[in-house]
Amino acid sequence: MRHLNLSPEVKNPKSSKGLDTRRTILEAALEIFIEHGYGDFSLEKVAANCGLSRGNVCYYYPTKNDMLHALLQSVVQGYLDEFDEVVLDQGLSAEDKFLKIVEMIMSDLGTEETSKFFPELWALSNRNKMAMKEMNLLYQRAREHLNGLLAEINPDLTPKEVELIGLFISASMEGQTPFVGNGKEFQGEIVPLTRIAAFSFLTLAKTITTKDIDA
Amino acid sequence: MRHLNLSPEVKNPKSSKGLDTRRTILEAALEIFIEHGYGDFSLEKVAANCGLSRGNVCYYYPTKNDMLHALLQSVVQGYLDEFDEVVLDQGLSAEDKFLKIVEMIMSDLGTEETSKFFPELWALSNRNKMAMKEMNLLYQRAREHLNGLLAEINPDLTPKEVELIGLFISASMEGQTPFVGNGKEFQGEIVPLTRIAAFSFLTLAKTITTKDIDA
Amino acid sequence: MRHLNLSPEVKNPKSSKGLDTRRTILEAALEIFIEHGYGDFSLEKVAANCGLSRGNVCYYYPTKNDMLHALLQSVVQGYLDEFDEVVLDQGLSAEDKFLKIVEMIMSDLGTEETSKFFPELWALSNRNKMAMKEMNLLYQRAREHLNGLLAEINPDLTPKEVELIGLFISASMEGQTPFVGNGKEFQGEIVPLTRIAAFSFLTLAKTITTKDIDA
Amino acid sequence: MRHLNLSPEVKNPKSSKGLDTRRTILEAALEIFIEHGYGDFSLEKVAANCGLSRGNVCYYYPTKNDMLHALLQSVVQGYLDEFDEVVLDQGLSAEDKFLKIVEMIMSDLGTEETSKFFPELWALSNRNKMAMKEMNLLYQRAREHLNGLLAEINPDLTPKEVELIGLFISASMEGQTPFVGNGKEFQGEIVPLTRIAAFSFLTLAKTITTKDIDA
DNA sequence: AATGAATGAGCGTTCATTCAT
DNA sequence: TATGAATGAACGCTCATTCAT
Repeated sequence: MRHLNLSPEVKNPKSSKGLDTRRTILEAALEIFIEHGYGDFSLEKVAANCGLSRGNVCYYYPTKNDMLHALLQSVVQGYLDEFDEVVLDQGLSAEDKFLKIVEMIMSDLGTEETSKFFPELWALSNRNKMAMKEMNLLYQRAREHLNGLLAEINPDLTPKEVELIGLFISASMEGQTPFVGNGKEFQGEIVPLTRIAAFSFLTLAKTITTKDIDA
Repeated sequence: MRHLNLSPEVKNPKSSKGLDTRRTILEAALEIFIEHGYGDFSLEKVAANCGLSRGNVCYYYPTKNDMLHALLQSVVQGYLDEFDEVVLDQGLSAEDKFLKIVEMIMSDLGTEETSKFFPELWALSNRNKMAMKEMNLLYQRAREHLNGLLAEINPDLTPKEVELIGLFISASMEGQTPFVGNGKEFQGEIVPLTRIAAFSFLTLAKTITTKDIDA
Repeated sequence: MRHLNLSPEVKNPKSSKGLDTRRTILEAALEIFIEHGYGDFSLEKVAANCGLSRGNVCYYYPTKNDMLHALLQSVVQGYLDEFDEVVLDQGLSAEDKFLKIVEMIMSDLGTEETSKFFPELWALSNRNKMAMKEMNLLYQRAREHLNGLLAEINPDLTPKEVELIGLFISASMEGQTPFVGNGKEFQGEIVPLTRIAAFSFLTLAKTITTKDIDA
Repeated sequence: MRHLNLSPEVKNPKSSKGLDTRRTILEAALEIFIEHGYGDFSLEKVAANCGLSRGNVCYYYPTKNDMLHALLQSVVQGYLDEFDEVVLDQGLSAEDKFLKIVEMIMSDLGTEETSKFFPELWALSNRNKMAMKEMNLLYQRAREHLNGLLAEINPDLTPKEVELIGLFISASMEGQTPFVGNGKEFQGEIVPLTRIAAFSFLTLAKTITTKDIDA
């Protein structure tokens, strides 16, 4: 997980002091969200974690959902920044770029932060429309990159097929999260698992045909 | 998701009245857990949902974690029962059994219950050791079945390789949960996605070799 | 503190089984009373402490106050038994009997049981008439013995004076409880303190005159 | 019992409004503590007794023990203030000062407030370390004053002997509490009892020698 | 921009008591 | 005689939110 990017939240910063405080609050909020989960995420804990008064926290984020919104937005934006960098990397073949993304995602989901943040996000998205919107925004953009590369790797695939295969691949990687990495049963197996994933996804992309998908 | 199986919780039922009440409570608890998530899961809501007094609910489950434990145990046991049935199904080849399990899991995770229950479980397992234990129990047993079939499908794989591939496949399927099924972005795409998964997993199982996994 | 004597509670024991159960309950109750104080004294803890069901405990002692009553009665009766033994001890002078009682009381109040039981009783007697009655019964009987000896030691004292001096002496000894003995600031000073008390009380008894008391 | 002194609790009052509220809460708390005892002392009763919301009470005293601590501290401080005044009274002989303290303490323990507060404190000190610390602080300071006067009255006593005699005298006075004063068996006998106490303590102080204490 | 004060609701838990069996 | 089941109230505590300053 990268650093927070507050840009989607604050479009017209009125003062740099306020913006600093917003960043302070969101960083504290992310820590609490990751450490305690959303179920035990409270404005009080956030305020205590950044040394501000509860009143002041509520001044910037009048409701709990407002704060959650800003938090999710800035985390998502941090990832979007990261995606763009990879794709901009010239001189790599589509296949190499694809493998680089797979490696990037697989190694990220083994970190403690990510392995705690995303399951919370998935659970949250089932109860909270705003959370679902932010989550979809993130994964849509992630799949856009994957899909572009998949179409290059296997030009025979229709756009719809590319979309489904991209979804399958993206979701498959996310699905490793609860099982590998920090504190999990398969802590330490990320490297071979990444190789299996890379082999599996590339084979899939290169060999699947329309008749394998349609009944 | 199948019905609850309370057997792991109640080994020596003292009276049928009490056992009925336990079942009533757990069914109400599962509803609340699915509808509100663990974050808004409260003994009061459970009691209200089954028309019992909060005192009586606490008589059966003295702490919230006791109730959660019983709930997770009975859900997990329900799945374990289902697994056993599939494997007992004689007259199918290893490949057919494998495909049947993939279809079973993929179609289950599209239901509303499952698509809400499991993300909560994954999130919970990061904060609650008991939840992690129950979760691991469920997935270990699920992978045992998959692994046995993988070893039959590709006898060249070592046990360790089988284990990693089984994990990858199982986790890949789980990973579809936040994206397909009830209310999700790809609601309605379970069928083609299941075919992609089946193709991908079988191809992987049949074609991967040791050199693809080890660096 | 001596063992419990249930005789004042149970005058017509219907069956020896029931009487055993009563004793079991009261012994458990005394332990809880001493360990947790009356504030955290609950029928549930008592039941758990003697392995009986809450229902059965309530069968014998329908209300919490009933159980408290039985408990206080049997503790008080245990002390009364002890007092009688000392006084029956023939062949001692009044002064020696007096000193023996002082020593007995002073050494008792250093025990953990006593140093925890009596402050609870004093506090309780301020809110609970039954507790006050039992407490008064105990101390009245204790003073009766002291007063008889005081009248022998100083025959010039009027009965009223004897009563007041006996009260003063008895209360003075009780007053050491919160300060000496198990876990207290002056743990370990009971012996010299007993000698000071003995000297002080005997000197008082022998030298005080009417004009020292009346204005 | 004197008025509460909040000074040990609030060193840097942030606002006079908050300080007023703290005093209001503690006064209500003392009333409840005295009227109901610590066993039935609840934040809800305190809040109701001073017309504040439970939430606000918890804002000032986040835990029950925090409130108890503040309450005991301010009561103890009230007594310490009183002690200092007596000792500052010039122009009195040591013996007269001693008698004045005895009279002060004996008349105080006959009041309803005191006769209910202290037994609760003694009982509490057996379960609660903070309560024991506050209690010891109070009595240590009380004995310091007594001990200074005792050493003047009988210069032959060693410091250790003075300490033990001071303890004995102080504890003896406290011990009268459950028996005299408001609502007790010897309500109304405080005056003669005070004279007996004064006579007894002075005689003790003047006549006791080392051989009476050491075996 | 920031703080402290205040509220009211909800939570997990404990408990005394009652009752059917 | 004994048990398990059930209730309803209370408790300590946390929290999201509002508001005056």
